[in-house]
Amino acid sequence: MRPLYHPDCKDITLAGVLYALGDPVRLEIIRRLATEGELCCNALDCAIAKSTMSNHFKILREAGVIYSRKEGTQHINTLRRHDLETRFPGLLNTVLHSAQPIEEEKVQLRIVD
Amino acid sequence: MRPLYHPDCKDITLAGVLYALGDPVRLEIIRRLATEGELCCNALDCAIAKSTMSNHFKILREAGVIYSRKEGTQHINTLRRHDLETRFPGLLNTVLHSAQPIEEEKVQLRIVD
DNA sequence: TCGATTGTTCGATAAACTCGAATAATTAAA
DNA sequence: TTTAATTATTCGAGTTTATCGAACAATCGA
Repeated sequence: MRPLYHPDCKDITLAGVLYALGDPVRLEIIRRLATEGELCCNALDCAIAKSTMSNHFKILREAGVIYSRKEGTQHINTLRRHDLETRFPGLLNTVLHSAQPIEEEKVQLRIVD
Repeated sequence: MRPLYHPDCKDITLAGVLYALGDPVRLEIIRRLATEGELCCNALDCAIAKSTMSNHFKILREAGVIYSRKEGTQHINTLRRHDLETRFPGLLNTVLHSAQPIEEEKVQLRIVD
């Protein structure tokens, strides 16, 4: 089993983080992580292939936004709040406090309420 | 001459803005816009094809980050500060105040000092 | 051991990015 | 008023990235 790559704090780039956050599905993931603390990869009930969802978590992880650890069959993901705050003060909270997805975005996400 | 599309304030999405900002070249553009007020499309002295640069400005414009108006042969670009602040309070300033590009990013940008 | 659960990897298709060349629109010069 | 220069977009080709379903791998529980 290959260990999961996580960038060092100093290697986290602003463009990389913004790119990782610049997707409706990944934004929803980090909102859920912010409110619920941890999530495994199948926590979102939306009609997206699990291979695609796996890729979304990989992009967030490799950008330095989340930390993933393996527990049994699951991957537990958490926000790298402290590292992000150190590197880009205020950024994560500003994004999290920005407008919730409007209905149209939810439709694109195909979120099942 | 086709008029340039600019989204209404209400149609600016968080994911769209973050995606637009999630690129080193486009980040540099908005930093320069923030300090210099206005720019035309060839204002960055970096080794990027002008058609690519044109596309970067288009992405920023269609995401609602910048406003472009035509003056003679030039396109003058400005930040949509007020609209962004209305829609996502604090976001633009937080991004602008985040860490400056480190040397490695400058190399990727191929900025000519 | 067998099956269920959780994720990743692989191959194919579709979309987006980058580049250079060609084109369009405007201005300035001859 | 042609002609040339400036600024930027559009086009076509090649490369990269995203998405999907199917197959595979790892772990846990019965």
